[in-house]
Amino acid sequence: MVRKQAAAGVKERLSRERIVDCAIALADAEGLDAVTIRRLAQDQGVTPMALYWHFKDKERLLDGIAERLISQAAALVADGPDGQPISQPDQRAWDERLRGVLAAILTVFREHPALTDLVPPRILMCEPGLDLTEQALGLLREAGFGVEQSAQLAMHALNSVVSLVAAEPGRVVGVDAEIREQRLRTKKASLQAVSPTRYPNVLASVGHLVECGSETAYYELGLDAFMAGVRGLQPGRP
Amino acid sequence: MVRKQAAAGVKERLSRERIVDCAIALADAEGLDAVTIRRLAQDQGVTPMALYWHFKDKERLLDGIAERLISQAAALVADGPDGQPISQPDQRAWDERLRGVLAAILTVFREHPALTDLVPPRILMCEPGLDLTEQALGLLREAGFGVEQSAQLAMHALNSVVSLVAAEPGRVVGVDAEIREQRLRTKKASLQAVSPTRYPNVLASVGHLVECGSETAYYELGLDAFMAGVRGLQPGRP
DNA sequence: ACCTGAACACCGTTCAAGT
DNA sequence: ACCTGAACACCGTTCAAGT
Repeated sequence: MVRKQAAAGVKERLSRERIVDCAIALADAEGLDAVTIRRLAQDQGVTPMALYWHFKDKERLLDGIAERLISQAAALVADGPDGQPISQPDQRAWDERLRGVLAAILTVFREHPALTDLVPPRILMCEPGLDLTEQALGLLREAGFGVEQSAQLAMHALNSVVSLVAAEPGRVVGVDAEIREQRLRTKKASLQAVSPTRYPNVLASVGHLVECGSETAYYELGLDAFMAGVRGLQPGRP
Repeated sequence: MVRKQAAAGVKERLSRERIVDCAIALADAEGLDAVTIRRLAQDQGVTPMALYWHFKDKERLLDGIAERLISQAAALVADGPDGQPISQPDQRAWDERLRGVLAAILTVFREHPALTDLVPPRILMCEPGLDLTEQALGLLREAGFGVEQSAQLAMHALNSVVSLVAAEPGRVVGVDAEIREQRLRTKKASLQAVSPTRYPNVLASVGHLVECGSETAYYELGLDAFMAGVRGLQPGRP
């Protein structure tokens, strides 16, 4: 539950940054559907139309949210996971470096699973998104892919990362723990009621379909699968 | 523009099937946002609450739409692309067969790009979805993957197909041709205005990022990339 | 420059009532 | 069984007005 900031006495001046902060916090807590012009205004102790001075319309606000996530990912790629700017040239092979870029994006997205879908259609609309794209394209070109395949694989990479996060087994956005648990139990039970002769493999997999044993293993497999796919298609290979 | 059926004199009895038909046609023409209880009622010449007799709420209607697409895909897999039921056992290798399943799903989804996002969270909620999942799991197990990896790869396969369709370069849902063209030109122009020293690879790729030269080649690459990834991870391989 | 107030055209949904 | 009517609590957005 996000409280009215006015009631909490935290009222401050509005700004694009504060609105985006608030929207992201709200989406993290209650899902993207809760991110509403009117709700955001309420949380900031302001009239809904106040937001229209800062953003032309809701679409632009969503653009702003996406840009925030993208620039966090770009910063992580530029600085490395330790926050130290990387100065010396990266000596690793193209595939290790590409995997690093995807892993950085993944790290940011995992903190905001309700918002990941906003990103792919907007990646080319802001500078940090262009930076990320430029790096991915450069690495794929270095690997020997043509311009067209590189472009398509770069976009596909972003989509893969997004759908990994959005489809993490057991994911339910915008409901709190108890209800979430209840829903998962229900889903599990209904799957276990399936015909064992017709759906033996589904039945054997119920546990893994409905919850994520090890998140680390899950995301490693996702990245590995994408990278193996790219490597498998690399031109001039056995 | 979808016309009021009442005005067209085509008024018939309501049913779950007719409502789903109507919703799919509407989404195809104007995008998912246009699919509204009130709008559907209007198009059928009926009061909005009439729909609530057939579906408990909007969520169930969306479930119904997803199930329709899923069952079309399952039928295509079962019958083959020619519509003839496949009787003799499939002799192909597991990877060719898996690719065939994905290609069938792809074929159905490409006709309804506005609706693909509905499917992944609902694939386990209906019989045809369980059929598709069972096949994918069986083939992955046959390939030597463990239960957990098979489950995760099967779901990832579905997400890949969906995002291939949703992110097809040049895709803009729910607007007619002229406006679509205009938007693409604008987007292309803004990308071409990017710094050539900072974003050389982006600049070289503008054409491919903003429009899809050959749809066939695009989708082939997408399926190839996924299948290469799975093959690359197959246990007990060089 | 930054925000408010009233108003408009939309949503999904409930509940009682009609046939 | 199948649909209507009125009502409620929400949306995004415009436009004129305040400070």
